[in-house]
Amino acid sequence: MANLTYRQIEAFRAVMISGTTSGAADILCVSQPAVSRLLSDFEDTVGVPMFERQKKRLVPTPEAHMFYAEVERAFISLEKLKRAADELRELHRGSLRIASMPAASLEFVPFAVKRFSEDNPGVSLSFQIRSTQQVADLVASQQFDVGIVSAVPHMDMSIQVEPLADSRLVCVFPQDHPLGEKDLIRPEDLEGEFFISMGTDQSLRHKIDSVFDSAGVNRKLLVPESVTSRPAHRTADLQ
DNA sequence: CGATAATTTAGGGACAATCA
DNA sequence: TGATTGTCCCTAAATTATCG
Repeated sequence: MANLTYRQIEAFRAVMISGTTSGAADILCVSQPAVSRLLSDFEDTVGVPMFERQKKRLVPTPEAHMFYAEVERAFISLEKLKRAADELRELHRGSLRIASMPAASLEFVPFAVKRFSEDNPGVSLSFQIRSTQQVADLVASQQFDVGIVSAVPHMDMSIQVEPLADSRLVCVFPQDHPLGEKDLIRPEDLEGEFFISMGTDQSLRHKIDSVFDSAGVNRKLLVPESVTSRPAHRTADLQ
């Protein structure tokens, strides 16, 4: 018995997809007789009739449908191999995967990515926005190469930390708010005030909370979604 | 014995003719 | 219109022969 060849399986798959040898020929970019021959060889090799020859039509037998399911699984695996090869090729040329917290993802990181791409054409870049905790996890698990966060949530020996910049925390008020007169805000100034806080998944949230806790200050916490948008006109340093 | 050249073989393709 | 078959050609792989 002759060997089953990749080309024969390709022809079988193309016929199953298109329904005709002519259609299969278009898919495979060969002549229609070539497909007919391949299909015939394929059936001889398999030893089972895969199509009923009706007038102007090839009707797949139940065996053909069963075999086709296996073929599709195999082709999906082949696609995975192809993608793996593509990824290897990309890796050879160079690639950089960046994850960033939302706050840095609007201006800072896109600007840096743009400059990096201009200086390093040929290096493929992927950029995703995640919470600080997720960024740290993605870098720790080596799914990403670089992460931009406000603070590392917990010390992880698999992460190398480089300070990128210092930034100050500010309070934002409506224009007519009494505290807007001050240049410096202390925790006790916010006693009883409505306070729009970060999400609990943000490490900075916990740091801010601990500052107020140790000062014994109670704020009226609001989640961002519950606040109607009011333009903020005044900022002051939070210390 | 390993490298290279020459020959053989198998697979895949097109074209033309034919059938249903 | 679509499928099959016969024939021929091309190419790549496998095998064999030759040479240093």
